[in-house]
Amino acid sequence: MDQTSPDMTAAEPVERRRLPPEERRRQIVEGAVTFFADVGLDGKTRDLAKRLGITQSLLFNYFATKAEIIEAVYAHVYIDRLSPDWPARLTDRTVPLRTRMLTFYTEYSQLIFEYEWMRIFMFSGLAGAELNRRYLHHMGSVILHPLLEEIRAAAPQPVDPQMEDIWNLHGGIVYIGIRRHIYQVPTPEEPAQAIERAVDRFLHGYGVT
Amino acid sequence: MDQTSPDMTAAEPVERRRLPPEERRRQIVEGAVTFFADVGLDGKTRDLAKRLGITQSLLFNYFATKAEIIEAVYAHVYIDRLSPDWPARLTDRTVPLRTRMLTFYTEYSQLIFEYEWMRIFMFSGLAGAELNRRYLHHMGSVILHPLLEEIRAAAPQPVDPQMEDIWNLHGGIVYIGIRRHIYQVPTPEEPAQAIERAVDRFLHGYGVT
DNA sequence: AACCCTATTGATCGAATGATCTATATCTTG
DNA sequence: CAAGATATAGATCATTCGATCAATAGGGTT
Repeated sequence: MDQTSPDMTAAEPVERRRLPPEERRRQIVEGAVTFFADVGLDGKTRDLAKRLGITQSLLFNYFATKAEIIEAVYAHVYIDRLSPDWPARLTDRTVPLRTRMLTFYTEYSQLIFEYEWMRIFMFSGLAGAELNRRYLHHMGSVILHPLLEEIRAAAPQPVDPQMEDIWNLHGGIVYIGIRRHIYQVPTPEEPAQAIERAVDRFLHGYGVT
Repeated sequence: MDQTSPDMTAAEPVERRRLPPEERRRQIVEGAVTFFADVGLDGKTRDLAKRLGITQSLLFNYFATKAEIIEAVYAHVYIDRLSPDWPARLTDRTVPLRTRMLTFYTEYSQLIFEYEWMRIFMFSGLAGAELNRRYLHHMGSVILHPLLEEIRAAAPQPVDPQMEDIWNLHGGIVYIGIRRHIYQVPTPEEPAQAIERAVDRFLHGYGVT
Protein backbone atom coordinates (compact mmCIF):
# COMPACT_ATOMS: atom_id res chain seq x y z
CA MET A 1 0.00 0.00 0.00
CA ASP A 2 1.09 3.60 -0.16
CA GLN A 3 3.37 3.79 2.81
CA THR A 4 5.04 7.16 3.02
CA SER A 5 8.34 6.95 1.21
CA PRO A 6 10.95 6.60 3.93
CA ASP A 7 13.86 8.27 2.19
CA MET A 8 12.20 11.48 1.11
CA THR A 9 14.63 13.94 2.62
CA ALA A 10 17.79 13.43 4.58
CA ALA A 11 17.17 15.63 7.59
CA GLU A 12 20.81 16.55 8.17
CA PRO A 13 22.35 17.44 4.81
CA VAL A 14 26.09 17.48 5.49
CA GLU A 15 27.24 15.34 8.36
CA ARG A 16 30.32 15.98 10.39
CA ARG A 17 31.74 12.74 11.58
CA ARG A 18 32.86 11.78 15.04
CA LEU A 19 30.41 13.64 17.21
CA PRO A 20 30.76 13.41 20.97
CA PRO A 21 28.59 10.45 22.03
CA GLU A 22 26.15 12.60 23.98
CA GLU A 23 25.41 14.71 20.97
CA ARG A 24 25.23 11.83 18.55
CA ARG A 25 22.80 10.02 20.76
CA ARG A 26 20.64 13.08 21.03
CA GLN A 27 20.73 13.52 17.28
CA ILE A 28 19.69 9.92 16.74
CA VAL A 29 16.79 10.17 19.16
CA GLU A 30 15.49 13.40 17.66
CA GLY A 31 15.79 11.99 14.17
CA ALA A 32 14.08 8.81 15.27
CA VAL A 33 11.15 10.77 16.67
CA THR A 34 10.23 12.36 13.37
CA PHE A 35 11.18 9.25 11.43
CA PHE A 36 8.93 6.91 13.36
CA ALA A 37 6.23 9.56 13.45
CA ASP A 38 6.34 9.56 9.66
CA VAL A 39 6.50 5.90 8.80
CA GLY A 40 5.37 4.14 11.95
CA LEU A 41 7.11 2.01 14.50
CA ASP A 42 7.79 -0.63 11.86
CA GLY A 43 10.15 1.80 10.16
CA LYS A 44 13.42 0.19 9.15
CA THR A 45 16.68 0.99 10.85
CA ARG A 46 18.42 1.41 7.50
CA ASP A 47 15.96 4.10 6.49
CA LEU A 48 16.41 5.86 9.80
CA ALA A 49 20.18 5.75 9.39
CA LYS A 50 19.93 7.09 5.85
CA ARG A 51 17.81 10.00 7.01
CA LEU A 52 20.36 10.76 9.71
CA GLY A 53 23.23 10.52 7.26
CA ILE A 54 24.96 7.80 9.25
CA THR A 55 25.44 4.09 8.81
CA GLN A 56 22.91 1.63 10.11
CA SER A 57 25.49 -0.12 12.22
CA LEU A 58 26.20 3.08 14.11
CA LEU A 59 22.69 3.00 15.52
CA PHE A 60 23.54 -0.21 17.31
CA ASN A 61 26.52 1.40 18.93
CA TYR A 62 24.16 3.64 20.84
CA PHE A 63 21.21 1.31 21.24
CA ALA A 64 21.44 -2.43 21.71
CA THR A 65 18.21 -3.05 19.84
CA LYS A 66 15.63 -1.27 17.75
CA ALA A 67 13.12 -1.59 20.58
CA GLU A 68 15.54 0.40 22.70
CA ILE A 69 15.50 3.21 20.16
CA ILE A 70 11.73 3.29 20.29
CA GLU A 71 11.86 3.39 24.07
CA ALA A 72 14.06 6.46 23.79
CA VAL A 73 11.56 7.96 21.35
CA TYR A 74 8.71 7.43 23.79
CA ALA A 75 10.74 8.98 26.56
CA HIS A 76 11.67 11.99 24.48
CA VAL A 77 8.13 12.64 23.34
CA TYR A 78 6.16 12.01 26.50
CA ILE A 79 8.31 12.39 29.59
CA ASP A 80 7.88 15.71 31.36
CA ARG A 81 5.66 17.16 28.71
CA LEU A 82 2.58 17.23 30.88
CA SER A 83 2.91 20.51 32.69
CA PRO A 84 2.86 19.60 36.38
CA ASP A 85 0.98 22.71 37.43
CA TRP A 86 -2.06 22.14 35.22
CA PRO A 87 -4.01 20.40 37.98
CA ALA A 88 -3.37 23.26 40.38
CA ARG A 89 -4.26 25.95 37.87
CA LEU A 90 -7.39 24.13 36.77
CA THR A 91 -8.68 24.11 40.32
CA ASP A 92 -7.71 27.64 41.24
CA ARG A 93 -11.13 29.09 41.97
CA THR A 94 -9.89 32.65 42.17
CA VAL A 95 -9.96 32.48 38.37
CA PRO A 96 -13.21 32.04 36.41
CA LEU A 97 -13.67 28.43 35.32
CA ARG A 98 -14.06 29.42 31.70
CA THR A 99 -10.70 31.17 31.77
CA ARG A 100 -9.06 28.21 33.44
CA MET A 101 -10.39 25.78 30.88
CA LEU A 102 -9.46 27.98 27.97
CA THR A 103 -5.90 28.47 29.11
CA PHE A 104 -5.55 24.78 29.83
CA TYR A 105 -6.82 23.66 26.45
CA THR A 106 -4.88 26.33 24.67
CA GLU A 107 -1.66 25.10 26.22
CA TYR A 108 -2.59 21.44 26.03
CA SER A 109 -3.54 21.68 22.39
CA GLN A 110 -0.12 23.08 21.58
CA LEU A 111 1.24 19.83 22.90
CA ILE A 112 -1.09 17.31 21.31
CA PHE A 113 -1.50 19.10 18.00
CA GLU A 114 2.17 18.55 17.38
CA TYR A 115 2.77 16.18 14.46
CA GLU A 116 5.18 13.87 16.24
CA TRP A 117 3.21 13.72 19.44
CA MET A 118 -0.08 12.86 17.80
CA ARG A 119 1.24 10.27 15.38
CA ILE A 120 3.53 8.40 17.74
CA PHE A 121 0.78 8.34 20.32
CA MET A 122 -1.55 6.80 17.75
CA PHE A 123 1.02 4.31 16.48
CA SER A 124 1.80 3.13 19.98
CA GLY A 125 -1.86 2.96 20.85
CA LEU A 126 -2.55 0.72 17.89
CA ALA A 127 0.42 -1.43 18.85
CA GLY A 128 -1.27 -1.99 22.20
CA ALA A 129 1.36 -0.17 24.21
CA GLU A 130 0.72 0.27 27.91
CA LEU A 131 1.89 3.86 27.51
CA ASN A 132 -1.45 5.01 26.17
CA ARG A 133 -3.54 3.39 28.85
CA ARG A 134 -1.34 4.91 31.54
CA TYR A 135 -1.51 8.29 29.85
CA LEU A 136 -5.29 8.33 29.52
CA HIS A 137 -5.74 7.09 33.05
CA HIS A 138 -3.49 9.85 34.26
CA MET A 139 -5.35 12.40 32.16
CA GLY A 140 -8.65 11.23 33.59
CA SER A 141 -7.68 11.23 37.22
CA VAL A 142 -5.42 14.28 37.33
CA ILE A 143 -7.13 16.61 34.86
CA LEU A 144 -10.59 15.56 33.81
CA HIS A 145 -11.98 14.32 37.08
CA PRO A 146 -10.95 17.46 38.97
CA LEU A 147 -12.46 19.41 36.09
CA LEU A 148 -15.74 17.63 36.69
CA GLU A 149 -15.75 18.80 40.28
CA GLU A 150 -14.98 22.34 39.17
CA ILE A 151 -17.98 22.31 36.88
CA ARG A 152 -20.18 21.06 39.66
CA ALA A 153 -18.89 23.82 41.92
CA ALA A 154 -19.21 26.56 39.35
CA ALA A 155 -22.73 25.70 38.21
CA PRO A 156 -25.38 28.09 39.58
CA GLN A 157 -27.89 25.29 40.10
CA PRO A 158 -27.14 21.64 41.01
CA VAL A 159 -25.86 19.71 38.03
CA ASP A 160 -24.71 16.15 37.63
CA PRO A 161 -21.95 15.99 35.02
CA GLN A 162 -20.59 12.57 34.11
CA MET A 163 -17.02 11.67 33.32
CA GLU A 164 -18.24 10.73 29.86
CA ASP A 165 -19.36 14.32 29.38
CA ILE A 166 -15.88 15.55 30.17
CA TRP A 167 -14.37 12.96 27.88
CA ASN A 168 -16.74 14.17 25.20
CA LEU A 169 -15.48 17.72 25.52
CA HIS A 170 -11.92 16.47 25.57
CA GLY A 171 -12.37 14.17 22.59
CA GLY A 172 -14.02 16.83 20.50
CA ILE A 173 -10.95 19.00 20.92
CA VAL A 174 -8.42 16.22 20.46
CA TYR A 175 -10.24 15.20 17.31
CA ILE A 176 -9.01 18.36 15.61
CA GLY A 177 -5.48 17.06 15.95
CA ILE A 178 -6.49 13.63 14.76
CA ARG A 179 -8.03 15.05 11.63
CA ARG A 180 -4.97 17.15 10.97
CA HIS A 181 -2.14 14.73 11.66
CA ILE A 182 -3.67 11.28 11.20
CA TYR A 183 -6.22 11.68 8.45
CA GLN A 184 -4.38 14.70 7.08
CA VAL A 185 -7.37 16.76 6.12
CA PRO A 186 -7.56 20.54 6.37
CA THR A 187 -8.24 21.96 9.81
CA PRO A 188 -8.21 25.51 11.17
CA GLU A 189 -4.55 26.39 11.47
CA GLU A 190 -5.30 28.15 14.72
CA PRO A 191 -7.71 25.97 16.69
CA ALA A 192 -8.10 28.51 19.52
CA GLN A 193 -11.42 29.74 18.22
CA ALA A 194 -12.89 26.27 17.76
CA ILE A 195 -11.72 25.35 21.24
CA GLU A 196 -13.25 28.48 22.70
CA ARG A 197 -16.60 27.75 21.10
CA ALA A 198 -16.48 24.14 22.26
CA VAL A 199 -15.72 25.14 25.84
CA ASP A 200 -18.40 27.81 25.81
CA ARG A 201 -20.98 25.45 24.42
CA PHE A 202 -20.00 22.90 27.02
CA LEU A 203 -20.17 25.29 29.96
CA HIS A 204 -23.39 26.77 28.66
CA GLY A 205 -24.90 23.31 29.01
CA TYR A 206 -24.30 23.55 32.75
CA GLY A 207 -25.34 27.15 33.10
CA VAL A 208 -21.79 28.36 33.68
CA THR A 209 -20.88 31.66 32.12
CA MET B 1 8.04 -3.12 21.14
CA ASP B 2 5.03 -5.03 22.29
CA GLN B 3 3.34 -5.74 19.02
CA THR B 4 0.27 -7.88 19.51
CA SER B 5 1.26 -11.48 19.11
CA PRO B 6 0.11 -12.42 15.63
CA ASP B 7 -0.52 -16.10 16.17
CA MET B 8 -2.70 -15.94 19.23
CA THR B 9 -5.66 -17.91 18.00
CA ALA B 10 -6.32 -19.65 14.75
CA ALA B 11 -9.71 -18.28 13.83
CA GLU B 12 -10.93 -21.40 12.01
CA PRO B 13 -10.02 -24.45 14.11
CA VAL B 14 -10.47 -27.41 11.77
CA GLU B 15 -10.12 -26.64 8.10
CA ARG B 16 -11.78 -28.53 5.33
CA ARG B 17 -9.62 -28.49 2.28
CA ARG B 18 -10.58 -27.70 -1.27
CA LEU B 19 -13.24 -25.08 -0.80
CA PRO B 20 -15.00 -23.64 -3.84
CA PRO B 21 -12.97 -20.59 -4.86
CA GLU B 22 -15.74 -18.13 -4.09
CA GLU B 23 -15.98 -19.35 -0.55
CA ARG B 24 -12.25 -19.58 0.01
CA ARG B 25 -11.79 -16.06 -1.21
CA ARG B 26 -14.51 -14.81 1.08
CA GLN B 27 -12.93 -16.66 3.99
CA ILE B 28 -9.56 -15.14 3.27
CA VAL B 29 -10.95 -11.63 3.08
CA GLU B 30 -12.90 -11.95 6.30
CA GLY B 31 -9.91 -13.44 8.06
CA ALA B 32 -7.71 -10.70 6.66
CA VAL B 33 -10.04 -8.02 8.03
CA THR B 34 -9.67 -9.10 11.63
CA PHE B 35 -6.04 -10.03 11.15
CA PHE B 36 -4.98 -6.65 9.81
CA ALA B 37 -7.23 -4.93 12.33
CA ASP B 38 -5.29 -6.72 15.06
CA VAL B 39 -1.71 -6.35 13.94
CA GLY B 40 -1.79 -3.55 11.40
CA LEU B 41 -1.31 -3.38 7.68
CA ASP B 42 2.30 -4.51 8.08
CA GLY B 43 1.03 -7.89 9.23
CA LYS B 44 2.85 -10.76 7.57
CA THR B 45 1.19 -12.99 5.04
CA ARG B 46 2.54 -16.07 6.80
CA ASP B 47 0.81 -15.08 10.01
CA LEU B 48 -2.42 -14.41 8.16
CA ALA B 49 -2.21 -17.82 6.51
CA LYS B 50 -1.53 -19.51 9.83
CA ARG B 51 -4.56 -17.87 11.38
CA LEU B 52 -6.67 -19.05 8.46
CA GLY B 53 -5.27 -22.55 8.68
CA ILE B 54 -4.00 -22.50 5.11
CA THR B 55 -0.59 -22.20 3.50
CA GLN B 56 0.90 -18.84 2.73
CA SER B 57 1.26 -19.70 -0.92
CA LEU B 58 -2.48 -20.25 -1.22
CA LEU B 59 -3.07 -16.59 -0.51
CA PHE B 60 -1.27 -15.75 -3.72
CA ASN B 61 -3.55 -17.99 -5.68
CA TYR B 62 -6.41 -15.65 -4.86
CA PHE B 63 -4.55 -12.37 -4.73
CA ALA B 64 -1.58 -11.44 -6.88
CA THR B 65 -0.01 -9.33 -4.16
CA LYS B 66 -0.39 -8.48 -0.52
CA ALA B 67 -1.52 -4.99 -1.45
CA GLU B 68 -4.38 -6.61 -3.34
CA ILE B 69 -5.46 -8.40 -0.17
CA ILE B 70 -5.51 -5.10 1.67
CA GLU B 71 -7.54 -3.56 -1.13
CA ALA B 72 -10.09 -6.30 -0.62
CA VAL B 73 -10.04 -5.61 3.09
CA TYR B 74 -10.77 -1.94 2.50
CA ALA B 75 -13.58 -2.82 0.15
CA HIS B 76 -15.12 -5.28 2.57
CA VAL B 77 -14.99 -2.89 5.49
CA TYR B 78 -15.99 0.39 3.87
CA ILE B 79 -17.93 -0.16 0.68
CA ASP B 80 -21.68 0.23 1.08
CA ARG B 81 -21.53 0.59 4.81
CA LEU B 82 -22.59 4.21 4.79
CA SER B 83 -26.36 3.99 4.77
CA PRO B 84 -27.43 5.93 1.69
CA ASP B 85 -30.60 7.29 3.29
CA TRP B 86 -28.89 9.03 6.16
CA PRO B 87 -28.74 12.36 4.36
CA ALA B 88 -32.44 12.23 3.56
CA ARG B 89 -33.46 11.24 7.05
CA LEU B 90 -31.21 13.86 8.63
CA THR B 91 -32.97 16.59 6.66
CA ASP B 92 -36.52 15.33 7.10
CA ARG B 93 -38.02 18.28 8.94
CA THR B 94 -41.23 16.46 9.76
CA VAL B 95 -39.16 14.86 12.50
CA PRO B 96 -37.68 16.87 15.41
CA LEU B 97 -34.02 17.62 14.81
CA ARG B 98 -33.02 16.08 18.11
CA THR B 99 -34.66 12.82 17.15
CA ARG B 100 -33.02 12.85 13.74
CA MET B 101 -29.59 13.41 15.21
CA LEU B 102 -30.02 10.78 17.88
CA THR B 103 -31.14 8.10 15.45
CA PHE B 104 -28.33 9.00 13.09
CA TYR B 105 -25.62 8.82 15.70
CA THR B 106 -27.08 5.72 17.24
CA GLU B 107 -26.90 3.93 13.91
CA TYR B 108 -23.63 5.50 12.88
CA SER B 109 -21.96 4.62 16.15
CA GLN B 110 -22.85 0.97 15.64
CA LEU B 111 -20.75 1.17 12.51
CA ILE B 112 -17.72 3.05 13.71
CA PHE B 113 -17.56 1.50 17.16
CA GLU B 114 -16.86 -1.82 15.51
CA TYR B 115 -13.37 -3.09 16.31
CA GLU B 116 -12.34 -3.82 12.74
CA TRP B 117 -13.78 -0.64 11.30
CA MET B 118 -12.12 1.66 13.79
CA ARG B 119 -8.70 0.06 13.75
CA ILE B 120 -8.36 -0.42 10.02
CA PHE B 121 -9.52 3.13 9.48
CA MET B 122 -6.82 4.34 11.85
CA PHE B 123 -4.12 2.15 10.35
CA SER B 124 -4.89 3.32 6.86
CA GLY B 125 -5.07 6.91 8.01
CA LEU B 126 -1.62 6.69 9.51
CA ALA B 127 -0.35 5.08 6.33
CA GLY B 128 -1.53 8.17 4.48
CA ALA B 129 -4.19 6.38 2.49
CA GLU B 130 -6.42 8.48 0.30
CA LEU B 131 -9.35 6.45 1.62
CA ASN B 132 -9.56 8.45 4.81
CA ARG B 133 -9.47 11.84 3.16
CA ARG B 134 -12.20 10.80 0.77
CA TYR B 135 -14.26 9.39 3.61
CA LEU B 136 -13.99 12.47 5.79
CA HIS B 137 -14.70 14.75 2.87
CA HIS B 138 -17.76 12.71 2.08
CA MET B 139 -18.85 12.76 5.70
CA GLY B 140 -18.47 16.53 5.80
CA SER B 141 -20.34 17.34 2.64
CA VAL B 142 -23.10 14.73 2.79
CA ILE B 143 -23.78 14.53 6.52
CA LEU B 144 -22.25 17.29 8.58
CA HIS B 145 -22.79 20.26 6.30
CA PRO B 146 -26.49 19.48 5.82
CA LEU B 147 -26.67 19.03 9.56
CA LEU B 148 -25.33 22.54 9.99
CA GLU B 149 -28.16 23.89 7.88
CA GLU B 150 -30.66 21.91 9.89
CA ILE B 151 -29.39 23.47 13.08
CA ARG B 152 -29.65 26.91 11.60
CA ALA B 153 -33.22 26.18 10.52
CA ALA B 154 -34.27 24.65 13.82
CA ALA B 155 -32.85 27.37 16.04
CA PRO B 156 -35.51 29.72 17.45
CA GLN B 157 -33.28 32.76 17.06
CA PRO B 158 -30.62 33.40 14.39
CA VAL B 159 -27.47 31.38 15.06
CA ASP B 160 -24.25 31.05 13.17
CA PRO B 161 -22.89 27.52 13.62
CA GLN B 162 -19.52 26.73 12.06
CA MET B 163 -18.45 23.52 10.42
CA GLU B 164 -15.85 23.22 13.16
CA ASP B 165 -18.66 23.14 15.70
CA ILE B 166 -20.25 20.20 13.92
CA TRP B 167 -16.88 18.47 13.67
CA ASN B 168 -16.51 19.03 17.38
CA LEU B 169 -19.76 17.26 18.10
CA HIS B 170 -18.82 14.52 15.71
CA GLY B 171 -15.33 14.09 17.09
CA GLY B 172 -16.50 13.94 20.65
CA ILE B 173 -18.67 10.99 19.77
CA VAL B 174 -16.12 9.25 17.58
CA TYR B 175 -13.58 9.63 20.36
CA ILE B 176 -15.48 7.07 22.41
CA GLY B 177 -14.64 4.48 19.78
CA ILE B 178 -11.06 5.64 19.63
CA ARG B 179 -10.64 5.21 23.35
CA ARG B 180 -12.20 1.78 23.23
CA HIS B 181 -10.55 0.23 20.20
CA ILE B 182 -7.31 2.15 19.75
CA TYR B 183 -6.18 3.01 23.25
CA GLN B 184 -8.14 0.10 24.69
CA VAL B 185 -9.33 1.77 27.83
CA PRO B 186 -12.72 1.14 29.46
CA THR B 187 -15.67 2.95 27.90
CA PRO B 188 -19.41 2.69 28.48
CA GLU B 189 -20.44 -0.52 26.80
CA GLU B 190 -23.58 1.18 25.58
CA PRO B 191 -22.63 4.65 24.36
CA ALA B 192 -26.23 5.68 23.63
CA GLN B 193 -26.54 7.67 26.83
CA ALA B 194 -23.27 9.51 26.34
CA ILE B 195 -24.29 10.29 22.78
CA GLU B 196 -27.67 11.56 23.89
CA ARG B 197 -26.13 13.88 26.44
CA ALA B 198 -23.62 15.15 23.90
CA VAL B 199 -26.31 15.87 21.33
CA ASP B 200 -28.51 17.54 23.91
CA ARG B 201 -25.69 19.70 25.17
CA PHE B 202 -24.85 20.61 21.62
CA LEU B 203 -28.39 21.54 20.63
CA HIS B 204 -28.89 23.38 23.87
CA GLY B 205 -26.06 25.63 22.83
CA TYR B 206 -28.17 26.77 19.88
CA GLY B 207 -31.43 26.97 21.80
CA VAL B 208 -32.86 23.90 20.09
CA THR B 209 -34.95 21.64 22.25
C1' DA C 1 -14.72 -46.96 -9.44
C1' DA C 2 -11.68 -44.61 -12.57
C1' DC C 3 -10.67 -40.14 -14.40
C1' DC C 4 -9.58 -35.49 -14.70
C1' DC C 5 -9.69 -30.80 -13.27
C1' DT C 6 -7.84 -27.76 -10.09
C1' DA C 7 -7.53 -26.29 -5.21
C1' DT C 8 -3.85 -26.82 -2.19
C1' DT C 9 0.64 -27.80 -0.60
C1' DG C 10 5.76 -27.67 0.13
C1' DA C 11 10.01 -26.23 -1.37
C1' DT C 12 12.43 -22.39 -2.77
C1' DC C 13 14.06 -17.78 -4.55
C1' DG C 14 15.83 -13.12 -4.09
C1' DA C 15 15.49 -9.12 -1.49
C1' DA C 16 15.26 -6.93 2.90
C1' DT C 17 15.69 -7.01 7.82
C1' DG C 18 17.90 -6.56 12.71
C1' DA C 19 22.13 -7.30 14.53
C1' DT C 20 27.39 -8.37 14.80
C1' DC C 21 32.21 -7.78 14.05
C1' DT C 22 36.46 -6.09 12.31
C1' DA C 23 38.86 -2.46 9.94
C1' DT C 24 39.35 2.50 9.42
C1' DA C 25 39.92 7.26 10.41
C1' DT C 26 39.16 11.13 13.45
C1' DC C 27 39.89 13.68 17.53
C1' DT C 28 42.33 14.35 21.90
C1' DT C 29 46.27 14.13 24.91
C1' DG C 30 50.97 14.49 26.32
C1' DC D 1 53.79 16.00 16.37
C1' DA D 2 53.21 11.27 17.64
C1' DA D 3 50.22 7.99 19.70
C1' DG D 4 46.47 6.13 21.84
C1' DA D 5 41.51 5.98 22.32
C1' DT D 6 37.29 5.40 20.15
C1' DA D 7 33.58 7.03 17.01
C1' DT D 8 32.38 5.44 12.62
C1' DA D 9 32.13 2.72 8.39
C1' DG D 10 31.81 -1.51 5.65
C1' DA D 11 31.19 -6.19 5.17
C1' DT D 12 28.55 -9.89 6.60
C1' DC D 13 25.36 -13.23 9.10
C1' DA D 14 21.04 -15.49 10.14
C1' DT D 15 16.15 -14.61 9.60
C1' DT D 16 12.21 -13.27 7.63
C1' DC D 17 9.72 -11.27 4.03
C1' DG D 18 6.65 -11.38 -0.40
C1' DA D 19 6.22 -14.08 -4.22
C1' DT D 20 6.87 -18.25 -7.57
C1' DC D 21 6.35 -22.91 -9.24
C1' DA D 22 6.15 -27.70 -9.70
C1' DA D 23 4.12 -31.59 -7.26
C1' DT D 24 0.15 -33.45 -4.78
C1' DA D 25 -4.41 -34.70 -3.57
C1' DG D 26 -9.52 -33.64 -3.06
C1' DG D 27 -13.94 -34.19 -5.13
C1' DG D 28 -17.30 -33.81 -8.82
C1' DT D 29 -18.46 -36.26 -13.27
C1' DT D 30 -19.17 -40.09 -16.05
